[in-house]
Amino acid sequence: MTDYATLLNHNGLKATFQRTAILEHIEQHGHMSIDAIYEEVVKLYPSLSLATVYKNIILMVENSVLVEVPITGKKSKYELTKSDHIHLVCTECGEVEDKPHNSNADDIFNSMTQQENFSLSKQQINLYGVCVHCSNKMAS
Amino acid sequence: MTDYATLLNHNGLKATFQRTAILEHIEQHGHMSIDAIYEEVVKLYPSLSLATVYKNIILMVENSVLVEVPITGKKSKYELTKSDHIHLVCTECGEVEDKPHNSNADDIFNSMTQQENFSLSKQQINLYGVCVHCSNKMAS
DNA sequence: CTGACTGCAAACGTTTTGCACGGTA
DNA sequence: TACCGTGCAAAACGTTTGCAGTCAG
Repeated sequence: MTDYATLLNHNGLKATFQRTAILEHIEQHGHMSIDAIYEEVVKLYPSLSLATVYKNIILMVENSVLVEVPITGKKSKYELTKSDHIHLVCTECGEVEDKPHNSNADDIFNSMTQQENFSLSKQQINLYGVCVHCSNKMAS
Repeated sequence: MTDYATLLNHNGLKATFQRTAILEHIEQHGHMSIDAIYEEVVKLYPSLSLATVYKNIILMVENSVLVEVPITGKKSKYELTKSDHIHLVCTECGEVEDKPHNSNADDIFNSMTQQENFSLSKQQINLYGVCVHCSNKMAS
């Protein structure tokens, strides 16, 4: 359980309850779209405005508290900033699962980009397919 | 030089000059956003409608002629469907460069997803950083 | 010749903005 | 207390839709 207030302050942002609630929900779900965040958090704080969610997501991405995860054919989701990892994206239910990043793959990409004199700063690896739960449902 | 008319017909689409022109420009540039496609092709065919570009991009993605490349913080770009490869995305100029897909990395991702019983259908690997041209410009 | 495709303009949904008020540090 | 953040409503933007006319197969 992270201390979101400290996290926000350390990144130059005031800790409002709207922001901590947004972060709590994102951490609970792992990855959320802006709509989903609003729909969840507004249950808790009915006065919450959708514009506030937009403003805060943008701000928290700029300040490296959150990371955008763009997804083919869907709206972007957002996750807490954490160490490199891989996304398994289910094309049926839309859920995104994190997998630890493989250091072999890391080496491959590092040497590949060094050859090109491309100064690598961020990797984004999305693997699309059908998750266990959805393939089970489809079988029955 | 591909025969776009045949490509379209094989995928159940009529070969209008709007569509072949869109495909020609995408192949020339490698990766293009919808705006960029419209701006380029309308120079050639001033009667072209932006709605037509939207309709055709959607249709050609559905029919596997094109692939969407979603990019963090920017609008998606589109490329011709081709064999697996990696995208080097320059965070300065926005250009996307293709790199051949590494079979070692492929093996890693295949075994990783098999462990999870995740039936992998598509990989999307984007490496973000600064390309040679932009780092040269920044140095001077 | 016929169904598929285009261009136009209007409609739609999403995201952004400006401003007065309220809350954090 | 000063400034940053919020909520509201309106504006701006990107995308989609319906329809009448046109064209590829």
